Parts: sequence; structure tokens; C-alpha cells
Amino acid sequence: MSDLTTNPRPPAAPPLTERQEARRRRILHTAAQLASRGGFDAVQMREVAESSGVALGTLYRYFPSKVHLLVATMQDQLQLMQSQLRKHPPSATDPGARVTETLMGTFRGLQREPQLAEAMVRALTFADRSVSAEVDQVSRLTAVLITEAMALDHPLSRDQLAAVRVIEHTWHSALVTWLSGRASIAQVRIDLETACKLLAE
Amino acid sequence: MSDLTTNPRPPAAPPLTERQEARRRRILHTAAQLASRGGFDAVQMREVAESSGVALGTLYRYFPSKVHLLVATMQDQLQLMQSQLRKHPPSATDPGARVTETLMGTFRGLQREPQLAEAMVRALTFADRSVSAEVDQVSRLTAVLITEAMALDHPLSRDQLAAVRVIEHTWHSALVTWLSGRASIAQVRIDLETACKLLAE
DNA sequence: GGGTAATCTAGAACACGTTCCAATGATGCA
DNA sequence: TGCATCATTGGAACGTGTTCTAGATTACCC
Repeated sequence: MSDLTTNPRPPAAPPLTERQEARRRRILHTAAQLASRGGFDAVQMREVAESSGVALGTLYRYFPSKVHLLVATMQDQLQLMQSQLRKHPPSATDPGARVTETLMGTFRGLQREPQLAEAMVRALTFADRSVSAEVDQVSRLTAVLITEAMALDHPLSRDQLAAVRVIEHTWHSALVTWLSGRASIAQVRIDLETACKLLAE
Repeated sequence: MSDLTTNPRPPAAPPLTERQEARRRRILHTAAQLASRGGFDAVQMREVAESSGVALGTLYRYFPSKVHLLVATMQDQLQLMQSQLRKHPPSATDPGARVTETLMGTFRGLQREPQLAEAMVRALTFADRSVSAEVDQVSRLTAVLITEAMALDHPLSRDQLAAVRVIEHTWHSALVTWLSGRASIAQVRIDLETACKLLAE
């Protein structure tokens, strides 16, 4: 929407050399590793830099803030999940049930590394406008995840698109409540199932 | 749920003296004022303390962190909105429409002080487990807001309770999306209306 | 290969949330 | 009234995200 004013990165980012690409991967890997034990607070920029064999200034050149770094980590993880899901698509027949199944599967994935999940989601919700392009990308990935789970042959109707948005809101907010210990996994499942009712017409 | 282990405040908090109550109000007022211009970042603990005529250590005795302070501010504002709404209840006849109307009204209230809204919502979503009791309270206030808008004479059915949860998720997440500039008010309204369809049976 | 611009490094410096401490003031009990 | 406990104050100190600088290294072009 306001890419022209708010988005300094994507417009013609110069392609990275091989060494640079490697550095970037190394940084993301270190971040995920530190997050996996310790969560958000354990991802300390000095330590990320040192463990990645990179100077602090360089780290900040690649990721302009800790939040940017962790949101990029989330993009990474989401893409991983996506390729997993394409290999093992959900089995239910009803679209709503498939979406629930898919999202709960993703949930279990996050559950396996709860600290990593905490770090990424805290970053995502704490992000201010300077990260909106990257956050938007995460949102887009999530929407794709949901619509692929529906596995329809038609393009989505207007109502279905609206429903997908609400499901995404529910997914995201339920995740936050679970991470802060205010809802159980069972409750999250119920909330997702409720939201998925909107897919039936 | 886990109040016994996670909630150090409410169990028998000693009643505050008048001077203490006044200090607390003063602090909350300063916080809201600083947040109103400047948002989250502008609420600096040293400045809150100084402007409230209170030592930094005292501020931290009343509110153990910046996030606690801003979540308390949100509780405050929500209660304000609640009393406003009780004076001017929504006019529509359909429960779903009344809920949308109420929430959009609240939204417009937040829109009038967008920086304050940003500060409170950032705090809310950034809160970790140490604030879960307070965040839970905010969630409860929101749920009350929604159910009062429905204005039913029966107690809520199981499905309605589930729907209220999804509406609350949607409200919360849509708020975040709007604050980060990734959705328009019109889009927020559509999302709320979509979620409110769940109230029809 | 030489020159130049971009990138990277090491580390100091700064900002703000948070903690700690010694001294002072308020409160309530015998 | 005197004493004991707790709250408040002012300010120093610490940790971590972020910025800045000067010099080394790398990448690219002729």
C-alpha cells in the first residue's frame, strides 16, 4: 500500500554475493538457535554477531534491528513449514477441517520449539511501522498456508476471502494467548474450529 | 487459572492510603499523557517518574515494568469506554450488528488518540508471562464489552461463547494490523463484521 | 595490476529499562 | 512519646539495543 514511503528494502535490493548470502544464513541460523533456548531475551545482538563470526555493525547492516532479525527468522520458519505441508497435505475432506488440521499441525511444530515460537511471535507483535513490509510478508505466507489447505479448484469467493482473514486473525491472536500461558492448546483448537465455521456457506 | 503461581498482586494487596492512591492516579495520568504524544517509545520511565513527582524506585514499586504500567493504563481506558457505552448503548436490533457497532465505536475512540492506542497495544502484545494476570484482566474487560453489546436476556450458549472468543481475537489482531498501518479502518470493520456472523445461529 | 567505492571489523559511546543502596520521611503500635 | 517498620527519595550503576568512527578488506572496473 504505502510501499513507496515505508519500504526501503525490496525496491531493487542489489543481489548478494555468495559470501554475503552465507553470512545472512549464518546469522539467521544463530538467531534461531539462541531463540530456541532462551526465547526473545536470549537473542542478544552482540552474541548473535559473535556466534555468527560477524561484526556488530555488519549484523545491523543485514538486519536493521532485533525485531527485523526475528521477523526474518519467522519468514524462514514459515517457508520451511510450507514445504513440509506440501509434502504431507491434510487428509480431511471438509475445507474447514483441513484448515484446522493444517493450522494445528503448524501449532504442534511451534510447540516443539516453544522458546523459538515465543521469540518470533513477540517480535512480530512488537514490530512497529518500520517493519511493516516484513510483517506483511509473514501475513501473506500465513494466508497462503490457509488457502492451500482449503485445496479448492475455484478461486476463493469474497466471503471465503473474508473468512480467511478472520481465521488468520484468530490464529495469530490465539498463538499470542497460548504463548503467554493464558490459553491451552485445546482452547486454541476450539477457537480455530470456531473461526473455520465461517468457511461453510 | 494459575493465579496461585503467577499472580503476585491481587491476593490480598494491602489497601492503599489516600496519598498512595493519588500517586498511582498521577502516574497513570502522566503515562497516558506521554503516550498520547509519542506513543510507546515516548513513555520513558525516568520521565514518567519525574513528571509524576515521584522517585524512579517508587514508580517501579507501583508498576514493576513499563509494560505493567501501560497495561494498567489500558485497563483504565477500557473502563472509561465501558462507562461511556453504558450511557449510550448501541441502537441496532441484531446482536451481531450491535457488537460491530460497539467495537467500531471503541475503535473510533482509539483513533482519536492513535499514539496512546499504539502504546497500550504494543505493551499488551509484548507482555510476557509476568504480566499475564493483568493482560487477562484486559481480555475479560473486552469480553464483557462484547457480551453487554449483545444485550441478551438468556445466558450465552456454548456456541455464542466460542464466537465471542473469536470476535475478541479478531478485534485484537485487527487492532494490531491497523496500528502497524497494514489495514484500513474499512478493512477492520469488514473483519469485525465477518467475525460477528458467527453470532447468528 | 591499480585504483576506487563499497563492505567489513573492532570497539567505543550512547540511550533507556531496570536494579540497588544509603539516607530520609511517614505510619502505626506500645 | 518513643520505637519499629515500611515507603519514599535521589542518585549511582548495570545490561542490552543501537549508533558511530577509523581503519582494514573485498569487489569491481579499466
